[in-house]
Amino acid sequence: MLFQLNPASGEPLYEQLEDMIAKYICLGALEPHEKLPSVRAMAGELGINPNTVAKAYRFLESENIIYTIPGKGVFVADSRAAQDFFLKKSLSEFRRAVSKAKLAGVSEQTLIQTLQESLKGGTEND
Amino acid sequence: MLFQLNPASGEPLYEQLEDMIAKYICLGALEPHEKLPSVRAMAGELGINPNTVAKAYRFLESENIIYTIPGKGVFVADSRAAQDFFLKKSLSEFRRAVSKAKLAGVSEQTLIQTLQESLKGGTEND
DNA sequence: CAATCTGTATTACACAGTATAGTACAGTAT
DNA sequence: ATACTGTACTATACTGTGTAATACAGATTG
Repeated sequence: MLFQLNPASGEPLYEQLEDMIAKYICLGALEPHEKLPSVRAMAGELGINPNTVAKAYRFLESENIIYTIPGKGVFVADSRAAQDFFLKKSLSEFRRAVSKAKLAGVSEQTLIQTLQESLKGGTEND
Repeated sequence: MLFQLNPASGEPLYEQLEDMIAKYICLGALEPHEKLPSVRAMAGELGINPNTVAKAYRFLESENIIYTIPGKGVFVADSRAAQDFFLKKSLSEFRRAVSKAKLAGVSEQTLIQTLQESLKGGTEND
């Protein structure tokens, strides 16, 4: 499994790590009940501080995306939680974007057209 | 003209001020060539530091939304720049949200439905 | 001309969020 | 017993944001 962050992105490292792990679970690259690297091992692999990894793990556990067995480590939970996490997060962000666009005077037609273009175009932004 | 900010929103004050002024221009509450309060007057009205107002003014001028006459003050430019500002900003954010939702596995149908609900529902988030 | 206004610039300080460094602890595996 | 696990805590540092205070050049006004 390959883990990598972008320290220059402006997004906090712990948040990048949270998203990355949840994404890997969604994509099946991390399977349910699979063991994740220990806090220290993951920190070494990413070149960041163990505390930062611990913060991400704590959050993911609070979202039921991973679970902890004391003394053993952290493990991938059912993938549904990770999927729900992105679903909830992305739809919330989507609604916010729609509201802002509405305020800016963008028409429904323009939004739907932009929506379809973005879906076909792929993941590129701007 | 009524200017007011929300210090507890998490959004930087200078950014709130930028958006507010551009919004007022779009809505016609601020008309082209109308004079804006001076840096010090605006700061007094908002209860914030003049430097924060100056930062917002500098940005708005860089976006051609306002213009400066040295020694006289800052004035509202053509409203097209303010409209373009929100259009560009909101559509860019919208595309980003669509891409993220796509990655999260949200269907086009769900997005269009959410889009229409958000448009009818108004400005509320979450 | 003199006083007052304008935006701009600079320096210093304070605060919150983020990240690191180091240490310590209890639970589990071997 | 030793080594590993996540967790917890304190201290330090950096960045972005915001404030405070001061200074300056250009324009207006009396």
